[in-house]
Amino acid sequence: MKWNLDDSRPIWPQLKEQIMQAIVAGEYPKGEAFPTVRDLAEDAGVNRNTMQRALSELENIGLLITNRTSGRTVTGDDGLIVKIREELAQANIEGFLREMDALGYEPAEVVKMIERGLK
Amino acid sequence: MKWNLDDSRPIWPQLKEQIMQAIVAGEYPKGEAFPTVRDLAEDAGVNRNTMQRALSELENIGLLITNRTSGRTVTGDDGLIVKIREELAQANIEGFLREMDALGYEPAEVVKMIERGLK
DNA sequence: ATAATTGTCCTAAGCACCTAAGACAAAATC
DNA sequence: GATTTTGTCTTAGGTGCTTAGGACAATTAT
Repeated sequence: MKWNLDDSRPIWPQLKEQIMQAIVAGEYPKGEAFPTVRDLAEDAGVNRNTMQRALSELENIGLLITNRTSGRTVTGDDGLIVKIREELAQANIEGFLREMDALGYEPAEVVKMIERGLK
Repeated sequence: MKWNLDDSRPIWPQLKEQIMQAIVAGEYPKGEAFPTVRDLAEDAGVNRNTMQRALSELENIGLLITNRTSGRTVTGDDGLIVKIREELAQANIEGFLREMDALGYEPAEVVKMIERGLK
C-alpha cells in the first residue's frame, strides 16, 4: 500500500491510522490474510518494532486477528468495520469544522469552499 | 486565550498553530501589543522556552514583530494576515478531503455530511 | 527431520522534545 | 539612579520515539 509518513508526530500512530483507513476502505478485504509485520515494515520503510506497535493496537481494537505463527487476518466482523469507518469520518468532519471556525469562517462559507474544492 | 494542547505531537507547533489561528481570526488585532512570553507561557501552562520557540517561528513568518525590550506587537500588514488565513483554510480543506477520500467516501456524500454537520 | 517463517520480547543507542532554572543586555518604570 | 521588565541564551535532566539487532517458541514448508 501507499504510505504517507512525516516527522511531525510519532510514526506508529500514523501507521495505525493509515492501515485503519486501508481496511475500512476495503483495500484489505475482511476475513482475508494480512501481510506479515516484517513485510509491512519493509514496505513502509520503518523498523519492525515500530510496525508491530501499530499492528498490536489494531488488534486491540479488533480489526486484526493474530494467529501466532501463521500470520494475521483482517476481521470478518463487517459491523465493526462499518462502525470504525463512520467514527473516523465523524472525527474528521468535526476536526475540520472546528478549525474552520477557529479561522473565523462562517458555516455558509465553508460549504461553498468545500463544493469548490471538489470539482 | 483558550488553549487546546495534547501529547499526540510536540507542543510548540500546537502553540504556533493556535496563536496563528487567533491572530488571523482577529482575536489579537493587527498592529496592537501582544502578551509577553512569560505571560503567555504561564497562561498556556508550558515552559517559557517552549512558548518562545512558537513565538520565534511566528516572527520568522512575519506575523509578530519583536521590540527587544518592550515586548511584541502583531503585524500591521493586513495582506499578510489575509494570505495566511487563506493558506491555513486551504490546507485544512485539502487535508479533510484527502482523508474522506482515503476512507472511501464519494464527493457527493462528503457535501451532504458537511451540510448535516453544520446545522 | 530439517530449515524457514511468524509473532513477540529484549537490550542498547541516538535523537528530539519538554521542563527547570540561571544568567545577561537593553529598555522601561519608578 | 535603582529596580523591574523583556527577549534571549545557556546548561542540565528526564521522557518517549525510533532504529538496530539478537533471541525464542510454535507453526509451516521443504
